[in-house]
Amino acid sequence: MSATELSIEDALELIARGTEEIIKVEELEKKLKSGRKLRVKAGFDPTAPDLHVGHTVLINKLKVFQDLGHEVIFLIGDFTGMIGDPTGKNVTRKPLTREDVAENAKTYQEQIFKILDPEKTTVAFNSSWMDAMSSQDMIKLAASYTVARMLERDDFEKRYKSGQPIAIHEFLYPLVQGYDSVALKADVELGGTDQKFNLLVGRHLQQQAGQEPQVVITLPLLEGLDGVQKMSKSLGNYIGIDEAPGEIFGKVMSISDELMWRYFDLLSFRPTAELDGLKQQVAEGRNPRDVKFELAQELIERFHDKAAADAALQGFLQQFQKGAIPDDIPEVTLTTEDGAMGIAHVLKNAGLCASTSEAMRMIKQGAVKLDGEKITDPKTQLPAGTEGVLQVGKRKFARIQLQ
RNA sequence: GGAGGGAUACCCAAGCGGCCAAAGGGGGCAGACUGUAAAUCUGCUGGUUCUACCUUCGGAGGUUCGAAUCCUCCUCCCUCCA
Repeated sequence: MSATELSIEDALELIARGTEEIIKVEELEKKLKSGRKLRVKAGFDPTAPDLHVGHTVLINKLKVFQDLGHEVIFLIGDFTGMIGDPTGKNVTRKPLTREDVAENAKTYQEQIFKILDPEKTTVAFNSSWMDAMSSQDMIKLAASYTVARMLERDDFEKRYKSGQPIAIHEFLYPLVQGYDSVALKADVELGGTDQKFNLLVGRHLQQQAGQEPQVVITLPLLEGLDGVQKMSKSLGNYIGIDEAPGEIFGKVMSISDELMWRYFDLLSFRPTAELDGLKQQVAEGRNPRDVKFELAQELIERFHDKAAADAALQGFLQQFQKGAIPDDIPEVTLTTEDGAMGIAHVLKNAGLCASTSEAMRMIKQGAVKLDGEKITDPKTQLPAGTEGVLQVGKRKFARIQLQ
């Protein structure tokens, strides 16, 4: 791609696609027009070592800048990680240890290079300047912002008003994040909408330091598989970029049709016109399922490769349209004590149910099948020598063998 | 420093001496319907040797035939006053 050849207008449009807010567009335009290689910063809190596609909304945007020839600075907030970002939390987040942070930061780097070009990406750690900051400078930094302004931040305000505790050190988080922009002389900073306040602090501090303030670009937070809450690992509603192709495919297929369009808008690299075309087709009667196939494949191709994407589609068609059993199911060999084993124990020992009580429930609900035959009697005993495919629900399988 | 309120299962939240494995909602899981969707309907949602038994209601003791419920101490959280 000769993205660098694009006109300023085209570049602006490309940057703006899918963003929530750009503060201020005129400043961005001016910076682009200057012809300089812009320093584009995005900070990551090294709490979650596993990136999910929600994070990639932001990383994709970094890639846009990278393709336009600008310098992308991937800032790992290893210092701030020890404070614990209070954003979006109604309680104080527990700080990470230095070891945790180092470990997570490493995994982070490995994963972002599935999207970004490592050659063109600068990785920075804010501990490299924050560790060296003296107490005096820290006090000076703290003096640059007032409590009243801090309390403007939505979550601080809510917590303050509802009597929830706010620890003093939490005020330092936005300050340090803002100071990072000063230290890096950032031209642009990207972040989720929940980061808006922190990003604006950066502008303020840069102005105080006599720098040209950074342009702030906020990006929407991607909803998780449930379509309601934001995608996050702790809520279990995420698609991890390290996940197996089959998993990604299944998860994409399980989202609602409405949510599918949201994912297309924020995750797909397809031109806007093409997306409009797909919407048109569905409106005219095309099965949305097939369009969902395309989304799933695009994502798998990005994080794995084309072959994996095709294989995932085939596997899906096999398993769910023809009712076949997937081929990569776990094999379990169990040993009976006295020549037979109760079905509930088999289910538990094969890892298909968490407890025998749960296994009993599954049987009573008609969710258990052995070689396609439904097992309805919870007291069923399987004799030694039994072999076959045991299934719980639609997705859990194991090939078992009893000895 | 003083006065009050609170801690219940994954989450929110009832219960305030026995009928409590603990209402209700959310979430989750399963079944039906489907496009492995969504929406909807139904069931389940502590453990086990499963029509019975065992362990749970912040922690430790105590009262009682019997406690999530009453008493004592402890821990943590919140509110108001200083």
